[in-house]
Amino acid sequence: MVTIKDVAAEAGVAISTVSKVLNGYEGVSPLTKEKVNSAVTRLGFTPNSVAAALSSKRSKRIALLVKLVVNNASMDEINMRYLFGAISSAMDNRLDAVTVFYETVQDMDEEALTAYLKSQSIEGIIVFGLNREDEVLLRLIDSETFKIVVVGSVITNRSTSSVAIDYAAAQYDVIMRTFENIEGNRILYIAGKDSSYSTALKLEGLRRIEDEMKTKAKVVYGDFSELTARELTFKYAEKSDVIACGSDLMAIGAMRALMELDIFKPVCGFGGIKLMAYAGKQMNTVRQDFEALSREAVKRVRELLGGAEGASYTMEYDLVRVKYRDALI
Amino acid sequence: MVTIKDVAAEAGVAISTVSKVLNGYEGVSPLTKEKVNSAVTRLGFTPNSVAAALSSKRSKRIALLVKLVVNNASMDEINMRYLFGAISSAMDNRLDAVTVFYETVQDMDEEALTAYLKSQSIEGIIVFGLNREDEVLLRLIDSETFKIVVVGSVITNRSTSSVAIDYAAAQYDVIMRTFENIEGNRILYIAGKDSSYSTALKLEGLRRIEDEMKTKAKVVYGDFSELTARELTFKYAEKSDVIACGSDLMAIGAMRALMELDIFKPVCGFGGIKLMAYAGKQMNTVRQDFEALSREAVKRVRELLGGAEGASYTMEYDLVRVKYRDALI
DNA sequence: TTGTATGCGTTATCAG
DNA sequence: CTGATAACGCATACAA
Repeated sequence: MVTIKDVAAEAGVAISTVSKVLNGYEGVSPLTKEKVNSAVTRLGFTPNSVAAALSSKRSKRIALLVKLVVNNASMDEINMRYLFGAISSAMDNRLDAVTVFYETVQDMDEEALTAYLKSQSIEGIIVFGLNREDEVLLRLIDSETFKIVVVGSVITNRSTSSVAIDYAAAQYDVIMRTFENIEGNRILYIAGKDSSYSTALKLEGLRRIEDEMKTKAKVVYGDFSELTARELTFKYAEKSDVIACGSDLMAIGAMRALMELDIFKPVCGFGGIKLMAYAGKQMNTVRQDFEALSREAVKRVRELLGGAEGASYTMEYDLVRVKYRDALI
Repeated sequence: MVTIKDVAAEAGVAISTVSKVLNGYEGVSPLTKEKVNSAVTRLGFTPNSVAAALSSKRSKRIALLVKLVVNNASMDEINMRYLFGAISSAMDNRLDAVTVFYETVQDMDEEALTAYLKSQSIEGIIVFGLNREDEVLLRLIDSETFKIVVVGSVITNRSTSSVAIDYAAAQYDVIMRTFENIEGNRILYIAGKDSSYSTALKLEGLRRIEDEMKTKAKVVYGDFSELTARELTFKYAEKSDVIACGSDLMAIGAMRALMELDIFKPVCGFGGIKLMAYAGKQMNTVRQDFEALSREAVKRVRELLGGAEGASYTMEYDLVRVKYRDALI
């Protein structure tokens, strides 16, 4: 292995000088800088990040906390996008990202989890899909032990930022869009779970519609499940003009139920996953750029690591109409 | 931060003794072992893996190389399973796993890729979904620079193992099963890609069927694409009694085409993903336990890291019949 | 069985 | 602007 020592010898300078050049510090003459750089390429030197981490006491290591959520294909798609965005962004930012599944740490208490993360030299965490039931994580956030960015929920403190779209506005927009060219004002709203932070925000958007349209929506909870949404649609579809769902997967369930009932009512989802196109009909939804959300999260965790205070960041979304053929590739 | 030094002081022993106890070495009296352990818990000591890696020159770090493959929902499901299996297994084996996407390293040449991996202190790699077109990776394998386990392809050398099911046998089995209670012996076989290592093996299984059934299958390539499989089915379905596909996604495409044509022919897929159940009809497929494959890969890479020679390992598979309702959860 | 001493490759402080 | 040199926390050969 070629080390910084070899580079120093080759360039005819001191080790500390090489280190300075490598890390882009001030106070190195262009000449020596050049000497060092050429030595680096000549020897094919690649810095040892382990030694750097030990010496600087900064690992630049972040954990990406995702939930597997078995039996939910839409989460697979979303998680892969999240991971891809975060990992490639981390690479660009010279951060070291490790993926951690909730499922593998869910049985730990806060102390054990902290110890585990510390033993891994983890300094920052990006949490995807946090909800109210994740008590240990919430306590971890409260403790401010790590720099944390929460994606998809709005929760901040001195060392915690959040990155999300404006759920209330998005929910409002997509339902409004779905009412275009539709008679009536009766809404069946199939919410996700009460434990999801976004659910309350989406309901806020619904409230605004209720106010504007002088109507009272029928709100039921579908647990983010296609099957439950399907059953709820069988039960309540008749008395509604539009069916709005808190997730795309539930929208698929609702759509399928309508097809089986052989009646047509406009349905809208929330998410913007590709999988939705499998439903077989057109429907409106809110498309989020999960990759961009994730990249933003990396950017923000880097800022936190750099000493910044936690803050809340809002990302853009699109309203889209997904068609069947979109899924065929 | 509490270090091994603090533990040594607390326990009243030397640093090296603590290290020995921590790493489970021989030659430590039960008494001192006990003293150390109690000091560890008393101080809440967690070893610093970075320092350990630097000192021992063994990072115990492996890379999980996955392909994002945009626009293919089935790969998302498979990759998430792979990652979950590998990451949780790595945790159990005290290995440090980092996820790397092909897409972020595909523009590197072998030298750059090696440098990148080395700078990350990566010693072993698990490659998911390797194919013939991944020239740089193939050269990396040839170089025997890293301990590598290839999942889903059979390719080995001194420092490379592979973990996969018996594709030929599985393909044979599932097609045979699909012929049960069916008249005729004409097969439309929609293969994946020629560049996929598993494709040749699956075709081997097909050959055996051709021999046994005294028939000659129509073999076409569907590029693992639902749409292409759909079009091929429109084109060739009429002259076949059974449609066998090299992947579940293509089987979905074939099934959809048949539904549109309003004719029934048995279809079989290959993979065993949940998503398949969205097709709307029943079909046979080969179910692989992706998580188990992945855990096995971690086990094997650990052996390689321990000095073992590369070898090929075969995993079990099931034949299953997937129903529509399976997707509704 | 236990302790001492050295080094892993880098960063960072402080003289020069 | 450049160069010694002391950490960083741990593993390990070697001495006791």
